[in-house]
Amino acid sequence: MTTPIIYWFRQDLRTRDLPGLIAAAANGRTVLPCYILDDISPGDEAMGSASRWWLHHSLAALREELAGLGGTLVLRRGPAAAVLKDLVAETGADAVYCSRLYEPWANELEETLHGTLAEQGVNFKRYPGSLLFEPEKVATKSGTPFKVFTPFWRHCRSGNPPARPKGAPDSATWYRDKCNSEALTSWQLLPTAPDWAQRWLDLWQPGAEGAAQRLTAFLDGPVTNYSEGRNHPALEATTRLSPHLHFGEISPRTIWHAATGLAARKPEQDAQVAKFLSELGWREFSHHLLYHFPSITREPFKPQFSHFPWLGNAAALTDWQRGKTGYPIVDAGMRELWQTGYMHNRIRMVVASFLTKHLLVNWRAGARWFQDTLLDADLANNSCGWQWVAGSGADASPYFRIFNPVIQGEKFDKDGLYIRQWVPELTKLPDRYLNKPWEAPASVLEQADVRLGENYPRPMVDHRSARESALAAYASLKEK
DNA sequence: TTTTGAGTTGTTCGA
DNA sequence: GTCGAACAACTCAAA
Repeated sequence: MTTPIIYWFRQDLRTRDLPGLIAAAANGRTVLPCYILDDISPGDEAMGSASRWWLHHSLAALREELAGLGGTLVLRRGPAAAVLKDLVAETGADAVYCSRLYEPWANELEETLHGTLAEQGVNFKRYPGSLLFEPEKVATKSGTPFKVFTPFWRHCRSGNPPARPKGAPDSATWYRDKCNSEALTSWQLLPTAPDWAQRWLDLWQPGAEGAAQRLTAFLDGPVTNYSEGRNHPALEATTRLSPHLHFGEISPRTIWHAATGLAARKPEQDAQVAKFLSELGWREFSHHLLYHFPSITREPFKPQFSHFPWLGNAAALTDWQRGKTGYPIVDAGMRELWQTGYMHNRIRMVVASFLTKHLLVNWRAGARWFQDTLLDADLANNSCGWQWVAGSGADASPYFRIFNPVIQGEKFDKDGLYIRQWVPELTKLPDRYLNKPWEAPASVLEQADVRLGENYPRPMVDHRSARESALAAYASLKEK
């Protein structure tokens, strides 16, 4: 048997269109596929519980996918550098290939590995594959990173398109010698007591197959009305590809080419497809920003925001997390998140605006909560999304743009389907009062079995005065 | 170097 | 009920 190459799976749990895996399998080389559960190296950026649930099922799917090609996925646990060192020693591998990550901790780890593996005489190679464009290759005419989305995306779209996606390696030779693998179940990635994810497999199919089905289903239908449909949380009008993308079960260029291909066949859908692609563009933008400005996960992108007078109110944060703010659209979103590991994009903006502007809680507290509870928790998207809403980010929302949670609910959940699904105690309240139960006459509340302050909270802040406080807080930045 | 045009997702107010 | 303007400058990117 020839000297093996280790293919180290990370956030790229697929076998198709994976440049590093294709390179490893080329020239008849023997490939040893492995995944390392590393809770040490990421530091504070360790995976949340929802993400671990997804990881379990995604690894199971990847294992099947590899088995179909004839390969056996090796599972190991520990700090990646040490585990790889051992694996190299055990198997005599002379190279480790992987897909590049863009998180600061991952970048540092890759630098370290490059050195330590070289000392063992092992060639460490990183390949692109998780983004459409490499951050080093996208720059303004003066050579600096873009800080505004529109010119960034215009630039990306006007250059060479990303390469066409490739398939799985067609003639890989897989490592066959004995190589111990830990049992996936021994990692205890799934919740047990209680099993809060009991019904999540009805909602999600982690793995490349599930990802491909989501994409197909979207391009077969909802894309035709994407620009409008995407605003309505009760509709199945978005792709829900975000967790699949985060774990790399589908490559962004697969999505790009499927979407542009559709627009080429059906020119009347060009505008909708462009809108959809621009969302992929925001993912791209966030990852590029994180690469160029690694402090974006902790520090406000706009430095003047480091003086922002956040309140740091722990009780308010808890009420928000539990979906007990008294604003139905906010509570619906927070409960959807808690119960399904997901929240509709528009509602993410509404709840984030509420936390940072109505409650004046630092966006980092919200970002931490999302990171722990979202299936699609992604450091780049999450950090940039929160900073955008808070107003401190690149190309951020202007400070006076404060979402009115009542209007947002009335506009985008007209029939109250979303609120009634997630806030069942308000089910019987008529549409007219569904977004503002505190304005309902006593008789209406009684008839709907709503007892404010008992079975549904009164609004924890008054919108008008909260708005004024937020504007005053932002105004105070200018004085400093 | 200077200038110019432009910038995800909203709300409120007054006519 | 509907509509347009104001909100407040500021920074970015390209010419």
